[in-house]
Amino acid sequence: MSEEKKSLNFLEQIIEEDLANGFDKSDLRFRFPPEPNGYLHIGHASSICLNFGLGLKYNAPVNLRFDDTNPAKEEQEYVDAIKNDIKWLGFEWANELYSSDYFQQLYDWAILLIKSGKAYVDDQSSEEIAKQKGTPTEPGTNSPNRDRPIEENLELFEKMKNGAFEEGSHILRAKIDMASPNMLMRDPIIYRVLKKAHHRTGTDWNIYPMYDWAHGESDYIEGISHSLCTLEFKPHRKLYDWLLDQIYDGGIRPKQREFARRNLSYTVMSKRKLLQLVEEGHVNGWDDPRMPTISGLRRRGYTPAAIRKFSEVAGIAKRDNVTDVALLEFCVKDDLNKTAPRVMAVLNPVKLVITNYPEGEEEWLEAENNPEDEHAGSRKVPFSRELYIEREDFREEANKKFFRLTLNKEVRLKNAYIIKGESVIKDEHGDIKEIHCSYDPKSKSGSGTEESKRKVKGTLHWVSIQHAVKAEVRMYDRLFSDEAPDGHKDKDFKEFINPNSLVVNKNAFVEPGLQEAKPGDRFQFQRLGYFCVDLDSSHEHLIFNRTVPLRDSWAKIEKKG
RNA sequence: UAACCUGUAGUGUAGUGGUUAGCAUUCAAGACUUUGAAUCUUGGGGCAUAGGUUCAAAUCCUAUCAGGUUAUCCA
Repeated sequence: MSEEKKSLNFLEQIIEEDLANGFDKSDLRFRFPPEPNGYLHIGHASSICLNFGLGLKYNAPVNLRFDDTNPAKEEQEYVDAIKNDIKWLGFEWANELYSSDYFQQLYDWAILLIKSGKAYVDDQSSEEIAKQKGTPTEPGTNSPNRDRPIEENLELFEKMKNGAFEEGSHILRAKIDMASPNMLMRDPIIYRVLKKAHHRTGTDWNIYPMYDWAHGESDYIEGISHSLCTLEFKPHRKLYDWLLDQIYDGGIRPKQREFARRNLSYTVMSKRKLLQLVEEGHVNGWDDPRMPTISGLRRRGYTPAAIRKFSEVAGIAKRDNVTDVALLEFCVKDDLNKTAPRVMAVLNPVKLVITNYPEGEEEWLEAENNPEDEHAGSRKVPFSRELYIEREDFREEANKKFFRLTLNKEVRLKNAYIIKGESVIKDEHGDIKEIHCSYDPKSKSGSGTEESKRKVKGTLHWVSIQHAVKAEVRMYDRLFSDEAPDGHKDKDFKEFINPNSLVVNKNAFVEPGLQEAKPGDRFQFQRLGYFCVDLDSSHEHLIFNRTVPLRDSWAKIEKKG
C-alpha cells in the first residue's frame, strides 16, 4: 500500500492521455503479433512483457496474433515454439488468432480499394518497379499501369487470385503518391502472387497480402486500440493510417505507436544472425544455452520471473540502446538467490584426507537448503574420511588475504568440521595428489560447543568421495567477446565469437542427493554459481549447465595482487 | 545529402518550467558472514554543444553537432 506512484513509460502516458480524452477503458485491447518464421528472443520477451503487462495493468485482453502472410517462410513448428515460450513466460492470451484468418476480408477490402480507384494491378517486372520508386532524395515516377481502368484491374486481380499468373508477374498496388518523401507511400505493393502452400490455408490462395495491408487491417478487425511495434516501423505509420482510412467503417480505430527494440550487450539479436549461428554450427541449435532466445535462456536456467523482472527494470523508451547483459544476469541471480536450493559440488577436485577421522566411518550432517528461505528446510549430506575439495581452495603457501586452506591453517568445511592443513602428497610431476589434514571432532557445525563457535576466516564446500556422484558440468560464458559484435562496420560479427563460451567439465562431483535431479531443476552450487539440470541429463549421466556464476570478490582481490 | 526519429552517470531509465537531477545495475571502499554469496552502509560518476525566452530551463524556442531509421513482390 505504498503511496509512491510508479512513473509511467511513454506508452502508458499515451494510453492515460487517451483515457483522459474520453477513450473507454473497456475498449482497450492489445496484441502481440509475431511472424512464425523463427524463435523468439529476449527482445521479443520485452515486447511480450510490454503488451501483456499493459493487458494486466488495464485489465484488457491481449491477443496472440500470428502474422502469417508469407507462406514461403512460415511453419507450424515456429507457431508451437512461440506459444510455448509465451506460456512459459507466464502470460495468457485472450485469443489465438492468425492474419490468415482474415484473408477473405482483406481480399474483399482490396476489391473495394480497386473500385474506389485507390489500387491498381501492375504487371511490370520488379526491376522496373524498383527503378520507378526513386530514392529517399529523389521522387519516383508513375507506373504506366497506374491509370488502368477499374474494370480491367478487377479482372486482372481476379485472375491473380485464381492462379492465372505466375509469381512475380502481377501485383496489386495502392495508388498513393510516387513523389512522397516517405518511400512507403510510393504506391506500395499490397498483394503479390505466391503459389505456395500456407501452413493454415493450404493452397486456397494464390495471392497473399503484404505486411502493410494485413497488419493495420487485422488490428482493426480485432478491435486493437493500441498497436505497439518497434521503431523501424515508424515510417509505416503513415501508410498504416492511410490504408485504414480507406476501409474504416466505425468502431475502435487502432493507433500504431513505436518503441525502441531491446538490444543486449555481448550478443546479437537479429533473426538472420541467430539463424546463421545455428546453421553454421557455432551453437548447437536455437535453444543452445548461449543463445539469447527464450528457449536458450530457459535451457541455460533462467527463470520466467527473472526475464519479466529484466523487462520491467530495463524499461521502454524510444532511444536506441544496448542494455548491459549484467543487468539480465543480476535479475536471475536475484531470483535464484531466493529460490534455488543450495548444494555442494566440486568442479575441480583434489583429494582431502582427514588423518584423524576414523576409517570406514560416515556420518550424515544437517545442511540448510536455503538460508534466504526459512521454509526451504534442510537435508542430510554424508561426510567421511576422504573428501574432494576444489583444487583452487588449497595453497601450500599463501598470504593473509587467502582465506582458504593452507598448511597449518584452519578453515571450516561447510556444515561439518574445522580442519587444519597438515601435509601434501605430490605425484612425480610435482602436482598435488592428496592433501592431508586433521579435524577438530568438537567443532561440528551446529553442535553448540565452544569449539564449533570458533571463528575461522574461510569456509570450503566439499563432497565425500565414497558418496559423491560424478557429473558433467557445462560452463557457459558469453558467446561474444565484444560488447556490440554487430556494431562494427568493417568486421563481421562472427569474428568476435568467444572461443571459450563453452567449457565442458566431465569430471565434477556432486553431493548424492542430486542423483535424483530432473531436467530443469535449478540449484546454487555453493560458492560457485547457479546451475540447472540440462535437457540431455539422465539418472545415469547427470549434466548441469552453469546459468551464471556467483560474484567472485576473491578473483578481484587476487587479480589486484 | 530528403523525410522522420533520438540524444540525462559506463549501461538502462525517471524527470512534462522551481528537485541538493531520482532509481536500478556496474564500479570502489567498509560492516557482517559456517557461501570471499546474499544483506547492510558509504562513495564515485550525468542533462551533446551554443545561443535565446523566463525571476527561474534537463524541461520551451533556434541553430549546431552526433547517432539511428526508411529504397525486399520480408515482417
